[in-house]
Amino acid sequence: MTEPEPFDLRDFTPYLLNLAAEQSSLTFQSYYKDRYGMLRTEWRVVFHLGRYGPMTAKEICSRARLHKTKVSRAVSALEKNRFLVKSALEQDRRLELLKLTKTGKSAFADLYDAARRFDAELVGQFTENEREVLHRCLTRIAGL
Amino acid sequence: MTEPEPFDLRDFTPYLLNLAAEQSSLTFQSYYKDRYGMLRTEWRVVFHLGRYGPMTAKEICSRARLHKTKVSRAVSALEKNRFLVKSALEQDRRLELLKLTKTGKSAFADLYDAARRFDAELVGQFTENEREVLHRCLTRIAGL
DNA sequence: GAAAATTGGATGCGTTTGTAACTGTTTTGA
DNA sequence: TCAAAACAGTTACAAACGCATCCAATTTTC
Repeated sequence: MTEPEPFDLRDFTPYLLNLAAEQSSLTFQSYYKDRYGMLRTEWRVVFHLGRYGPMTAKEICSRARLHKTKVSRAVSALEKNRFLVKSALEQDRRLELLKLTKTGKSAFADLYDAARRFDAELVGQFTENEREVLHRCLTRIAGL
Repeated sequence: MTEPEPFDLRDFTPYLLNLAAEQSSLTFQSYYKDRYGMLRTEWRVVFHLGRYGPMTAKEICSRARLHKTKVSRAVSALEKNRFLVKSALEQDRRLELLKLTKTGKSAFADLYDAARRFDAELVGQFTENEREVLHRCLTRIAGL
């Protein structure tokens, strides 16, 4: 027989994940939104370029699991706001190499540090073991 | 001194939470979208009405932590598609009591069961202890 | 008991998003 | 070698969202 336990929305993992994701993202959002006027996708693009160096939009798409139109628009906005520059690649003129400008690098450094501190505080309320389990479960569910 | 450990986007909990949330939601989405043409907010409204009985839009807002415009639109769509009916309350004519129709109840029963099975499978890959830790951490982060 | 404030809910508007179609470039293969 | 397929990236369009505003009903307050 199927278990007759009550099943609440709060026991539904996708729902819980959504709430937790929204809550934590919302709190961190103020960093990149208020200080740099960035949207979430823009912040992610900046993170990738800052953390892993110049790359093409395509690479960001696959690394960050973002749709190409989202990346395209984020790149346009970041370019307009002088956080990055595009440069054509000689060997394949379909590709554009994206690089952070000085402004972009400085924003990244600031946000990177803020992200690290924010994360430390967020998971600081848990024990070492809990952190480990949480990270492992999330990674698995995310399919990474 | 601050720890010099490399900090990847995959170590950033809000990011991981987002990926995990998106991934799990995406998989479950086909249930309510393909079978009943519902959007996520609509499914959540149906869940609340089916699980906790008739209530007003306001109540759904606070229980489900949804913005009132989102709920208002979801309710309109569900009403149009005959999943629920509104009925005025005599004591306060601003309020409308929302009730699932027969169709709505049947959809709920189906989806509720699917959700339960989906969740069991999702967390089934983890140990009892991991499940417990995951649930506790997510609940805490979500602020429930 | 009437004006003002509050409340539940709907709606208009601008922004963000996903889907699909499009441009221009490179690769493929007959 | 050249037409077709594949590919990087952009854009047009429609759906969905958040915010502010609006409307009608109800409380509050003086």
